[in-house]
Order: sequence, then structure tokens, then C-alpha cells
Amino acid sequence: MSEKAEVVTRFAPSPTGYLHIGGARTALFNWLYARGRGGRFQLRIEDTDRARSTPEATQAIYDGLRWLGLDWDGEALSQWSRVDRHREAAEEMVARGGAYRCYASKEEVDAARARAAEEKRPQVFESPWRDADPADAPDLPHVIRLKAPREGETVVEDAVQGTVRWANAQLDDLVLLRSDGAPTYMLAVVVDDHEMGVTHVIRGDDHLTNAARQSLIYAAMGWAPPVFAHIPLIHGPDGAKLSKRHGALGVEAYRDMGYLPEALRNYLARLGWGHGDDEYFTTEQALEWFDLPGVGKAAARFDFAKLADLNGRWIRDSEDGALLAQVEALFAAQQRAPLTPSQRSMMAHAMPGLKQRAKTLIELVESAYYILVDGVPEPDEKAAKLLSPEARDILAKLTLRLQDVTEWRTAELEMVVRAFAEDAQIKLGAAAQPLRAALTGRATSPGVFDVLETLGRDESLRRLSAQAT
RNA sequence: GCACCGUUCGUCUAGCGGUCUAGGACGUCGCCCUUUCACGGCGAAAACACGGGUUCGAGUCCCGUACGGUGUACCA
Repeated sequence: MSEKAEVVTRFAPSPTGYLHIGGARTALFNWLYARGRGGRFQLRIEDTDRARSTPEATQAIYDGLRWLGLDWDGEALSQWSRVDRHREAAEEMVARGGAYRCYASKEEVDAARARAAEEKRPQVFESPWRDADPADAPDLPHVIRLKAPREGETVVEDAVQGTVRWANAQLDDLVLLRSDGAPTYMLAVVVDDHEMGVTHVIRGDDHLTNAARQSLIYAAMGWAPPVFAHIPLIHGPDGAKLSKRHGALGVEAYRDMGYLPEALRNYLARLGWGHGDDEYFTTEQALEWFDLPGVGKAAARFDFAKLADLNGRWIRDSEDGALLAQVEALFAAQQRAPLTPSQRSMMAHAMPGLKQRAKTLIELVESAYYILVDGVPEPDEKAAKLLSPEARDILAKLTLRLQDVTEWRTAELEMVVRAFAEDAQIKLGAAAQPLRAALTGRATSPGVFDVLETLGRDESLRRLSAQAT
């Protein structure tokens, strides 16, 4: 029905919460694989669990993907909108002899499984209705079950995991249509993937065994299965499954922590996938390089230190203007007051120095305290220590010299301060550190001479006189 | 229980039978640069889970064991 050559992937989250980091990576891999090959990347919302699905969660998924820069082709598909088609497919399988109506009650099935467990047999339910004559069927609620083969084996050629086999005796006659007529996940996924033209199913390896069951459904429908690629899960820093405390946060939480989308993409791509020794690369390069054989098989731990390092590199290499825009967007997202025109221009002026020292946007904003502060900066503990009586004395003398500076520029200011230190026979640091403390209220900052220039003559002298006494 | 998947420095990984006295990156530690902090430069410590095979030769192939993980639903 479509050109076989085109690659089509999909991301199929269930809208029961935010887009967590594992889901974001799955989406990234699908996006990279398809877009890197000129194919399509689609989004399908698996909202068939009506009780747990919410519109807010759906929106959170959209927002998360957009922030990460993962755009999908066409409209997002609601799986729920396709239930009629799923039902049809189930009936079609019954008609073809690939499925049957099972009248066993939930209790009977549970009892049979409990018995099997006791006898230490595989807990595979064998329905008495599997080969029953349809004429004997009672007029009762029933489910439709797949008539799975009892002999032989099912083989999945997984692009990441390799050849994986299951004895068919391990696979039971799974339910396709529930007694209330609702399709199960197994059925819906297969029907939708096939009809959306999905060629490559890239998903978490928690679905690996599902791939065997789904293969059986493809076979019963007479369809060719897609290429499966089951990627390992992401664990928390402690090796345990991701939990709230350990990074199973929504992607917007990463935004709020000050990470750049391009840095997160870079980090996530590197988690579980590698291209030689490349660590720091652009999305364009990832698009070009990404391939399934490069995906590892083992679960990877989420490491904030490495993310922070990568983020710092992305920040340093960002254009000043772009960074300023990111900061303003973060302020808006966090509902902080926007920058005033003067803060904005000082921030722009100081950006080359600020971005050199920040691993996250949050750190960048913190280090811009001397720009964002209202009035004279309040010295913190370390700065207060630098402002000893002797230091204030030095500052007072230095201020006198600074007042005579005609050209308020970094280079000129540095010359003046250096000359002052020499005349006073003190080390440059003895003048520069108190100067920094008075100007910024901190013991660390971008170069003091740059700070002086950023603040401008009037503001600098105001802060100095406030501390000189 | 049963089935399936996995296991190289603390972490992410390179490695696809000899070039591995196991490479890179983050982190850690030391030194240099330096007005602070970063950046940058140089250097160090740090790993093939264990046991059997196969082979002239195994981190690389096979089988066990251990330890993790996933699945085993009329959830997705």
C-alpha cells in the first residue's frame, strides 16, 4: 500500500503521566532513525485505558516532545478512535480460523492458572473452547482469543537483541477482544502499527516478550511483521529502576533545572547508543550516525554529572543571544519577572564571561546575581570575609583612582588597578578580590574588570562607595 | 516457579579471535595557567562478574554458575 522503501517509526506513549526520561529517549531513537533516513516519525497516543488516560497527560507529552525538538509527522493518532477497526480485525481472525470465542469466565481462567502454578507447569491457560464447535456456543459474554500454535517455536529477529526464540508452548492464547468488546493492547498495537505503515518498532525491552505474542497476531492476520528493535531501559544513578527521586522526571523538570534541549538530546542519544568515541555531537550528526547496530544491550544508568558536563559544553558553545533567549524563556516558564531593559543589556554584555562558568542555565542565572540584584548586592559569607577593614581601606583608595578613569573599558580599568596594586605594593589579588566582593557580593565571578565594564561607571562606583565605609 | 534479556574502569562506553601490557569521555586526585571561579593544558589511580570448554591464540565463540532486569493480566 505504500512505498516499501520509506522508513516509518512511531512513538506510542500512554497518556497516564508526564513524558519521562525513558520515554523521551525512546522517542528520540525513533525520531533519529526515521528522520535520519528521510522517513516519517509518527505519534500515537495509547489511550485505550480509559480510566487512567487524561487529556492533561496527553498535553504533557506533546509539550515535552516539542520542547525536546522532536516533531512528529501528521496528526497524533488516538488509539481509542480506532476501536471499531480493532474489533473488526478480531472478528476477521475468528472468520479466518486464527482466533476463537472463549466463554470461560475470569474465575475459571484464574483457577486453571493457579492449578498450573501448583503443579509447576507453565501457567498457560488452555481454553476448552479452542476447538469447540461454534454450534455449541452459548449465548453468553465471551472474549476472543488468539488461536496460538501449541507446537514449534516463534522467532523474532530483533535488530538490537539478535535472534530470540520462544517455544510456542510458553505462549498462550492471549485475549484479543475483552468480554465488553474492548480490544486489548496486544491487538490494538498490531493493527495500528500495520495500518499506519510502521516499518520499524523501536521500543523498550520490556516489550521483548510482547514481540513474540504480537508476531503471532501478525501471522494470524496474514501480515508481515515490522522490524523490531528492543532497546534497554534506563536505570537511576543507583542502578535501580528509575524512580521519582532518581530521574524519572518529566522532561519539563530538566528544562526547569536549566538543561538545554540540544544537550539533553546529545546525552540521551549517548545513553545506550554509541558511535565510536564521539561524545559531544550535534543533532545533525546524530541524525547521520544513528543506527540500530550501535545500540547496546545492557541497561544504562542515568548520570547527572555527565549530563551537566555536556550541558556546560553546549552552553559555552551557544551564541550569546540565543542563550539570553533561553534564559528569558526559562524565566517565563517559571513565571519569574522578566528582565528589565537594563538587566537585559548587562546580561548580554556579560554573557561571554557568564557562559564560561555555568553548567546549567540555573547556575548561569545565579552567577548573574550582580546583574539581577536590586540595589547594592548583599555580600555572602565568603564575600564578607574578603571585605575586611584592611580591604575596605584598600578599596577606598582604589575607588579614588577609579573615579579618575576616563575610559571605562576593561583594558583601561585593568591597567589602572594593576598600577594601583603596584604603587600600594600589594598583590593584584589583594585589590581585585575585595573589588569583586564589593561589586558582586560574591567571592567568585567573571573577571572583575569585565564586571566593572558590565556594571558601568556609575553603578560600579555606587557599589564601591557603599562598601568602602 | 517458568520463559526471555543482560553483565568491560565509580558512570556512559570503544572493542565485532591475534594490532588489548584493554582505548575514549564524565567523575575523582595531582600539576600548570591565573585577580576568584570556571575554561584550557598535562598527568595519575581505576574495568573484561566467576568457572569450565572450543582454539595455536578469547574481553571477543560455546556451556554452566552468580548477580541484575523484563515478561508471565479481559494494564499498556
